[in-house]
Amino acid sequence: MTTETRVSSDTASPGLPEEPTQAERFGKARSDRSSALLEDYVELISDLLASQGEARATDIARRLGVSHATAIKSVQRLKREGLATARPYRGVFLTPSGQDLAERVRHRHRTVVALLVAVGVPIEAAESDAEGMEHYVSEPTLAAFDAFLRRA
Amino acid sequence: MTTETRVSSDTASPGLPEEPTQAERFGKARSDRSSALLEDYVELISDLLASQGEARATDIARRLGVSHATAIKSVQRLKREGLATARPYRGVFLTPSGQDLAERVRHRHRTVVALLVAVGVPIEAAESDAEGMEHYVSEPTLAAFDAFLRRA
DNA sequence: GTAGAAGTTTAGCCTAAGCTACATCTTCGC
DNA sequence: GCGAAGATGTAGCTTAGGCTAAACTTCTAC
Repeated sequence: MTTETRVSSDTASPGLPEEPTQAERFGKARSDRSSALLEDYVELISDLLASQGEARATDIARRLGVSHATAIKSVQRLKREGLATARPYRGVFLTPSGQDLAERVRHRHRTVVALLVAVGVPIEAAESDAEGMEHYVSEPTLAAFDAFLRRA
Repeated sequence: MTTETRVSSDTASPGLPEEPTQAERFGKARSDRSSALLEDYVELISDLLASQGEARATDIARRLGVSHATAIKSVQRLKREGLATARPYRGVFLTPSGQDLAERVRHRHRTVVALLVAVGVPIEAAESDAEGMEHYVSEPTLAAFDAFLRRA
């Protein structure tokens, strides 16, 4: 997605509570939303490579619950973004930056689940909700989660 | 590589961790993702109605940081889903089910922010991340958050 | 009471992410 | 080593959610 910073002229109006900030927050949420899919794919491919030794399109599709055509199309986007490589009829592999992303995503996922459990969320709900929530957890928030878990 | 343990029909295999469940989790995240936008709009419209007495397309667009055309298109989707009503060149209003949704979303938003702050997330990060995260918080998780906050 | 400004809607285009149906390649059985 | 089955890839359609540009309605100032 184009990052298109369309902030341009920002309001200097002093009286209004916090109008521009809200737009920025929504903008961040929107852009996070567009990277969420990529992150899911990268994490899953990394898992498959670790456990199966290879990541095939059909395996990815089955695990994600989508058609294989959709999985393939998404892998193409991953390639475009420089996160993965794939040669026809061979499996999918991660580039260094893809591996890096996978590692960060995996850590974040684990941390989010652990935090949810720590505040009393049942494990199944924690796993399930974390799948969506994790993509919106920023660095400061993640750091706070880690700190809380160390403390708890 | 000949090992290819084709799982085919499921669940009976005891060794495998959890393959079918993962697809369900992703499916849930996908469907949450599609309602996230609607929820944001409904919450914002409710805010505007409360503070301004009316919700105009341009106000919505400005607060969300999108073009007014996009806002109008989304409002049309809201109407299709039975959450809002709008007569041409008049403002947007919520149906009873829209108001109901707005109330639930608002409560969930406040709870998520409060929980984040309670575990040590800085307020700005909490506000910002909650905007994205809240849409993935299920009922059990929300209940756990409430319980934690009452305890803390 | 009308003209222009301001706000609203429509139209048309784009990309992402789903899908099904069809085409192609690999692999395995024989 | 060949043919069928199954995996992989391609094409074309759909919906959602962005955008800009142009058309239309309402409001306001004169």
